[in-house]
Amino acid sequence: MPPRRLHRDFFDRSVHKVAPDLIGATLLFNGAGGIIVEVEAYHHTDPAAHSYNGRTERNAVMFGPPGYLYVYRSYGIHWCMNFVCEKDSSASAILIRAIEPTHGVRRMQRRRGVDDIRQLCSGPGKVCQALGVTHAHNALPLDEKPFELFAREGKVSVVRGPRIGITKAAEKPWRYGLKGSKFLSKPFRA
DNA sequence: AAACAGATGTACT
DNA sequence: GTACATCTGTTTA
Repeated sequence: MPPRRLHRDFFDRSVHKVAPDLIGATLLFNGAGGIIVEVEAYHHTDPAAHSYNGRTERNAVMFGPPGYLYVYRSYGIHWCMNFVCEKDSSASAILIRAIEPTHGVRRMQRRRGVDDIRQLCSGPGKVCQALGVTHAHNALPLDEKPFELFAREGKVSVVRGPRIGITKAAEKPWRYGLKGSKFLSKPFRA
């Protein structure tokens, strides 16, 4: 049975439903990528979300339709990628935090300047560097080239816990991960 | 193993 | 000017 492609209607749901469903899915960008093992949900009612204080030039994509890419610069150095969810300008998105590399590994190693597979995509900035995603790709649709997105096959155990690296609403358990994965940015506690 | 400092762009208190 | 959804190399604060 061939893998099922994810279309933009997949994202037309609450971030808290889409986020766990993304764990185990396969994400490729120009043929490089792998299995999504860690994400974080950012709902527009969440003080930690970029959209919390309304629309700006940077976050405009979040206010558009679901199924599009939102890329922003983090700490002046890294790029981070999000999948926009929920229609009607709900301005909610999911941050892609870690991937288990399966495709285009040598290209990703070259872009990262690192050989260790475990360190290729174990963090949101690393994911973008490895896949070659930058601000130039902001607002691209997720169900067209250069993206390929496939639903997970079979069952997986999804764990959740507090988000990482944020100062606002840090206690909300909106980080989702693949249980036991060796490719997380950090292990999940208890 | 854990804490830190440095790099650096963009948004906005 | 300050904060920030980060990563890396260096130090033990």
